[in-house]
Amino acid sequence: MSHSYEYPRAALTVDCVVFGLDVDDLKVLLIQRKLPPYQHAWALPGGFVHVDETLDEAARRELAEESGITDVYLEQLYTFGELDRDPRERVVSVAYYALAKLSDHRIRAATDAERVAWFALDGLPRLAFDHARIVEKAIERLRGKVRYTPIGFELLPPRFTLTQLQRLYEIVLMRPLDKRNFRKKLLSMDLLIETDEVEQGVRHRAARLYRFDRKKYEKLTRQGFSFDL
Amino acid sequence: MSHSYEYPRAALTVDCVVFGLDVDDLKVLLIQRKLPPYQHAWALPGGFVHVDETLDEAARRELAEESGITDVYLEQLYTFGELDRDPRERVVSVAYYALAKLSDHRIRAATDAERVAWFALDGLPRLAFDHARIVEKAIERLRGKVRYTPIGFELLPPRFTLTQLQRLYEIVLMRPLDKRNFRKKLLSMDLLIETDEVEQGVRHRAARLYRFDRKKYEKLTRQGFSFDL
DNA sequence: CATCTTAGTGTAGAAGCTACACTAACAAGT
DNA sequence: ACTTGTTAGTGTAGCTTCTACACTAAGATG
Repeated sequence: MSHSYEYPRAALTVDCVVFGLDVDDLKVLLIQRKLPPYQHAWALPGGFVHVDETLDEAARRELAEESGITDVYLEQLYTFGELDRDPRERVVSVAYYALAKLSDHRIRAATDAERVAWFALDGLPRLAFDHARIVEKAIERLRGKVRYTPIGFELLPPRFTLTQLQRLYEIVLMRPLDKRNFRKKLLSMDLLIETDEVEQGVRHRAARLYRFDRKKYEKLTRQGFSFDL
Repeated sequence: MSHSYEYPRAALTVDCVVFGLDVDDLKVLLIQRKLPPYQHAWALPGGFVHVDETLDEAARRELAEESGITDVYLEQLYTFGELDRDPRERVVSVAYYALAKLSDHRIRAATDAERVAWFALDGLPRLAFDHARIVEKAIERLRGKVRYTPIGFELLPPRFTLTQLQRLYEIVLMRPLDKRNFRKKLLSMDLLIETDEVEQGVRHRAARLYRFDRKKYEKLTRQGFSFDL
């Protein structure tokens, strides 16, 4: 079936930068393209927006289809509309970024992907299209946003140690933080709930596990509080 | 002439939220629609993206065509892709926001606009489409961004008094600021150049005029400095 | 019981933030 | 020339927050 319009139209796609936190670096999920253009090149998961789905829906659908990832924190990043982004025709792409708990996801290649894999940020392969730029922008955004919203918790399991949390910030912000000052600051916000559990399976003193109190955060936010690392 | 595609495609538009600073409030530029849908309703300037222009180009073109405004600070805001935004068909809109120096622009209605006018933020008429939401989002962004980038200067003439600058921040942030503390802070950043001129035509002691040192700001930024009000 | 590794804790000095009020300059009107 | 009205321009003290920094305690392992 064919659809015609009076004026030519750009094709509309979504692309997702999925971040995952590994032991000591931040990773990005890439797929290897099965089809041209950029056949066999690594690229961001993404694809065409259907005419009957919203942009957010399209992003989640493509993520699930191409990599098997679901239930992530997902947020729109930026829309890329340069003329020559895609060699085939004019394609405008709405980019998203997502934060996933690495351990949660058994990734698997599907549809247009030959393979799927996590890559450390400082070891990315050459990417298809303008995807390198999109990743750049996503990192910038994550770095900015992590400081004034509690978005970072999306990268950790529901229960985490303060050391894990500190590590997360050190990795994202790319600078060391002082242990005592970090703990003081976070605990003083009063948004972490101390659980009665400790981490398991470590061969040293086990650290206490905490949860992030999202309810309280939302309440305080409505009262004008603002998270600030 | 007609263009056909294998799958149906959303139409792509841009919409612009243009802010201008008036004596004591922030204004938004609106146009009154000449044509249906929402005929005669007030709406954001905007329109369809041509297949051979980038999104930024489309935004500037529409702004110029519909309101006569050129040479403004323009930045992409967010892309709106709900299914029922437009009663005619699926339309995805890339929203921009712009900062204009009110005095600079002789606005004029053209093309699809019956009229063009500035409206105070707290006196907006009912808007066409989901434009009220877009304006909301733009305000949020402006409020956030004004604090950690020197974007506010885009709303002032090239030479301004410290009182004008303070007024700007008070208006955007919607809270009073302390005169002495404000001046101390801004001058201590060392990004304002004191000119040898003073304001004209006031019937009281004239205040000194300053310029924003963009060059220096960019240099400091590269060295890791970050503007913070 | 010795060893290894990370958890968990306090303080002093520096820097930055807040609150606050008066004099100086200039223009306009008498 | 002087009075009036209006805004410009300026410093400080107290409080809060940030920074830098090192040792003991807990628990696991052999």
